[in-house]
Amino acid sequence: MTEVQRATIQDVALLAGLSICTVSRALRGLPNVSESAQGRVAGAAAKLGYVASAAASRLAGGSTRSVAIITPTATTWFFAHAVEAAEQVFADSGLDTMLISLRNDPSVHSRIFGDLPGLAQKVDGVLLINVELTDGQIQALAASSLAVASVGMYDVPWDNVGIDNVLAARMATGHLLDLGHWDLAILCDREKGSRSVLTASDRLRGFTEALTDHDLTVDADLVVNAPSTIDGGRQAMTELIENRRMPTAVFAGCDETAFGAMAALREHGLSAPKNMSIVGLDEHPMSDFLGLSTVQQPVADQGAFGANLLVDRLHKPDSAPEPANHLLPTSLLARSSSRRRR
Amino acid sequence: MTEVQRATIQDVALLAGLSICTVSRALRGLPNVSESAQGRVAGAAAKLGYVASAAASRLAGGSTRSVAIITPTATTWFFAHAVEAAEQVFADSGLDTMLISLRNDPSVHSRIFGDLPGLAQKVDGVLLINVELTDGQIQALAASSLAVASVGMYDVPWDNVGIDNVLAARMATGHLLDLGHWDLAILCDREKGSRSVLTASDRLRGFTEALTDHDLTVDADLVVNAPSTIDGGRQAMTELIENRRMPTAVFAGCDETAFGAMAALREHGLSAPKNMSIVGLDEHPMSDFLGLSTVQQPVADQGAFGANLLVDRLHKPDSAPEPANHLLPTSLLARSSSRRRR
DNA sequence: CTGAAAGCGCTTACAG
DNA sequence: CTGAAAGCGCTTACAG
Repeated sequence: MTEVQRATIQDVALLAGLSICTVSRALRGLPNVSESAQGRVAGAAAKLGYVASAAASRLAGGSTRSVAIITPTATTWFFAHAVEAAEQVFADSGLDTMLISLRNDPSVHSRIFGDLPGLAQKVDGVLLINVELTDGQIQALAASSLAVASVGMYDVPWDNVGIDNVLAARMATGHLLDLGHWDLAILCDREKGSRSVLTASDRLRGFTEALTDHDLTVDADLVVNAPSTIDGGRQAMTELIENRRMPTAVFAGCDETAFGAMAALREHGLSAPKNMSIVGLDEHPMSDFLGLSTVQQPVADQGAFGANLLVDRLHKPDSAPEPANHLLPTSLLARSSSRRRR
Repeated sequence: MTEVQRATIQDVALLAGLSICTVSRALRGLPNVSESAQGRVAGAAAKLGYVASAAASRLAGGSTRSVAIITPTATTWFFAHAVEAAEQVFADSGLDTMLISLRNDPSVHSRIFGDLPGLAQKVDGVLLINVELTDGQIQALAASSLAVASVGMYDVPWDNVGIDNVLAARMATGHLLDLGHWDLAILCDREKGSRSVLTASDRLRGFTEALTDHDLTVDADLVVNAPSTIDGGRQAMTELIENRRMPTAVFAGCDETAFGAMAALREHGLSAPKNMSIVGLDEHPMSDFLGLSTVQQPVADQGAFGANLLVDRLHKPDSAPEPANHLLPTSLLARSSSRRRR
């Protein structure tokens, strides 16, 4: 259990019979290193189990070999899975992952985005997951030394991956319309007004478009704000039942919201699809059991895809192809929570 | 959007009219700094928005101002909530959080615990959540320069917080016994043989003790291994129904396992409590909706408590009181998934 | 292709 | 109580 001294670049240089700067270059794959030097350095480093000191290389202007995942929350189904999938990609790429959960706390948000130089001092890049940003914050991030990629964001000057939320919502709503429903409600989270995250807005838009296609209009009374949690869904459905009016079908913005809605129905002596058809969006592992019709979206895939986008940018910072937006596919899963209107 | 140069300790020293080493001491609250110096430094630092360079202070032998959370997974209910609660405590203490999910991957596990000096180079301390460790790994960790605290671990030479799993399991099992059941099964994860995590073993022990108290014995055929996930519970219940035999009641090691068990019952045309009473352990947000009887355990509280334990150790590394083990309370919540034996 | 030198921004003994 | 000096382990120009 003797505290073994870590090998330094000096040790590697000594063993390889070269100077530390040649070693440094060789290790980082920089040009102007002979084959022989390259080989000797690699051998010496391997033999000593050398790993560069993150602190030293960072201080000297190099990289931190770490990235940050910034997420609105780490607890709900979507975010927990996206975060873990991204962390796996980073770990496999030799990057450490710093976790920053905004927790819906504006003070945390501004602490982070108000001190980008501070963040840049700790990590080489950030993966943003559905983070609401002002135009100023977007520009500041893009102008910073940080590499950036994101999941589920809109119109951002960096690589992004997500799903087509308008389409997904149209699929869910279309499913209800196909079953003969025409009096529809939507339970959906509401963005605080940022342009960078339009998940909920797009789902509302898809809902609206689907209705319009059928020459129907949206009843404002049936558009209920619902945080994307079980409790959010429960409260929204309760609001609908007690203070608005009952539609024959409802599209819940995400499966957890749908679960809460089903719970509220039960609390009022009602159930789906008997008194109301329900369709969600996610394909949460409980949805099958609960018979929830839903639109499946890839979750771990989005997290991993986003992480890879960031890793790629980190590896080739100069050769910058245009930032791209990637959309992953979704699909409808009809189950027992929705049925033909009687 | 000009790239503002961060203030360095030099800037603060200049503004305060002191040397950088006095500034360094003052900033870190070290002794031998006059009141006046203390004040001038604080003022200058505040005025410049000075934050010490993590890399530089780390390299010079100081702290990293960051900690790691090591968890078996970041996706299941318990771990996701414990991780987020801990991250919040760390963030509020000015510490950065590195997330390391072991993902049930032995190679990740050995990569981490096989290179403690590497870890210690990046963080000041680690919070372990139900991490299976060998005696050698426990000793190596304790002997390392890392501060350590944990959640849900056993017989470890550092501060820990958890629940009394034997008691919790006795409560769950006792509830079924009180309802007149005497033919009981248990669906529970099985530890890989480590002494550091006995969550499942203790739950099995509590189950066994409760039966023994009633002069009953455990039927080995009714002890089914079940990973703590929905799918794990589904498979375990399917195994029970198809290849073992049907008891009148079952204790599921955690709520997600219970959900899966309920799903498997349904797939076989059965349901709880009609064909079988079920009780879980957790109090997952879906449990109420599904009518699952369960034993509630605090989750965010355990994560936050563990994080505070680590923060305390970090703040006073010398004055080392004996490592303590804290147990948080649990309570029974009887719902409709369990009923009196007919 | 390779190396000597300076410097990144701190902390740690060591003097005073 | 305070400061000058050395050094942590790298990377970055700059010479050769």
